[in-house]
Amino acid sequence: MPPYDPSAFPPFAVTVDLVVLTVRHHALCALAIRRGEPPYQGRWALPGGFVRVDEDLGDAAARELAEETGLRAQNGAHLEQLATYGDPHRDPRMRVVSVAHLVLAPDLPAPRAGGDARSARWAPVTELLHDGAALAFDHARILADGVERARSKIEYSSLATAFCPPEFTVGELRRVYEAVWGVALDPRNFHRKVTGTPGFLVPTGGTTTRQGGRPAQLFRAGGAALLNPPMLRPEV
Amino acid sequence: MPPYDPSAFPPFAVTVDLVVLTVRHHALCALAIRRGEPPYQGRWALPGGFVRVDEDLGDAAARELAEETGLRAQNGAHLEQLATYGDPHRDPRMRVVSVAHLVLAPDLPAPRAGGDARSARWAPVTELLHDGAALAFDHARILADGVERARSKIEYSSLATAFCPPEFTVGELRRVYEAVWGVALDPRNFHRKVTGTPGFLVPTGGTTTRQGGRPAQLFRAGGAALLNPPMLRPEV
DNA sequence: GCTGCTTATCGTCAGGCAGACGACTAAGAT
DNA sequence: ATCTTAGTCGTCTGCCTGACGATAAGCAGC
Repeated sequence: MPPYDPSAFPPFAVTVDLVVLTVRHHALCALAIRRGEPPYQGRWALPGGFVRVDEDLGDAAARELAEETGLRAQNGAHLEQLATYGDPHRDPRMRVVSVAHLVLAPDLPAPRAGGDARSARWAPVTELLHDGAALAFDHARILADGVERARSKIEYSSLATAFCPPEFTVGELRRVYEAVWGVALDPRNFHRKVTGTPGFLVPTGGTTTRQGGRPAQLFRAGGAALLNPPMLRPEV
Repeated sequence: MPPYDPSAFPPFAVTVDLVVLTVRHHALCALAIRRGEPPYQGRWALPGGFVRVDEDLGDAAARELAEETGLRAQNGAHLEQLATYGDPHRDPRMRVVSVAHLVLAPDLPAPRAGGDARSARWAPVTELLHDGAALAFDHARILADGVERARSKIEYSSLATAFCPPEFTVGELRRVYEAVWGVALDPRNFHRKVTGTPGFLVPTGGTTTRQGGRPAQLFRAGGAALLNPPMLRPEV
């Protein structure tokens, strides 16, 4: 079979960008990389990089994630494709189409800087999104889309557990919901809901007092992927 | 600012593929194009084409949609990005990344064939998906993802009205849900739900008997985009 | 040990919504 | 005239949620 005539279509660069979210100190945070070279030198950006010739998109995202954070997607973190951004002028140098991916990770040690980046950090998403000039390229838009995806997805799936360590308490899970949604939830109704949903949580038998107060039961994530009926996000 | 060194990244072809869904004769149907050239010559495929150099992804999808069906996205039809598919071997000729889009359209006259296609038709999605060899490339996967997106999205949004003509009855809207979900719904509970959700439907004042039986009120889609609480899909 | 503070967990109650289904309405078909 | 078809209004029951009282079991400080 003859290959395409290379002049018959325009060539694109294809990258993956990562919205890596975690919950630290009661706040939803995203991984940001300080750019070491133009354009947007010195500005914060989402981690990412070129897709390789023989690499699938999800593989490229997993590779970038490992390079930037040491996280492996199997290791508790959740990785999914978010959306693709291809405005002709989103990168001033050339035509770049970016396939953004969303990662939900438990609280991690301080990130290590990657290749061409001067530094990396966990930044509260409110800070990154409110300072309109904070993020390079169209990354504010990508981050906002990722945050919105995470906010809606923990309503009807068990993905909030991806923000938790392997074993966690109901209170810790509740604080994840509170940080991601930015609301306060009633601890008693939340406890009833999550323990009453079959397959969401399985008790490990252990307890912990690492949050202070009365000892709390420890749980692992159950097999159920979808919550039915969903967790209801309070109005406003 | 210097442009990238073109040898520093691999070039990709970027295309848009369209999952165009409609409801005809009580069945969920997708637009399929018969391929006029290799690879997969003579097989059915989703409509699509290359993204142009100066064109955003959504614009490319809208252009392809207009070329294949004459539909304009403003004109009742709904267009949204679905997902991006970039397996290195999804096209045997070269590295192609396809940004799939989902279109929900009202029942249309028979489609007209596009440029390199021998013919086009509305095919029931069950037929396209059950015959494993029916669709070219990875289009069966893309179609399945699009159908699943449509099925879940009409639960919590008012998008089912995109399958209806500008004015429609409650019964016609119910038949849309039944066709997309493949279930039977109770007409009385459905009527109570949709007419009781503020902003979902606005009566036009007219009535029609085009479905037979007692005259039914005509409605237009209201402004509300989200249904809260959602329409519940029956189990199984 | 006792007090107070923290967090966890159990229970109760009222309101809202969905599923099941009866009853009635109003057109066309035979 | 009767049947058939589809639309519309009500009723009842059970489940789930939100609001919130009450109790349990750790820790810190006195």
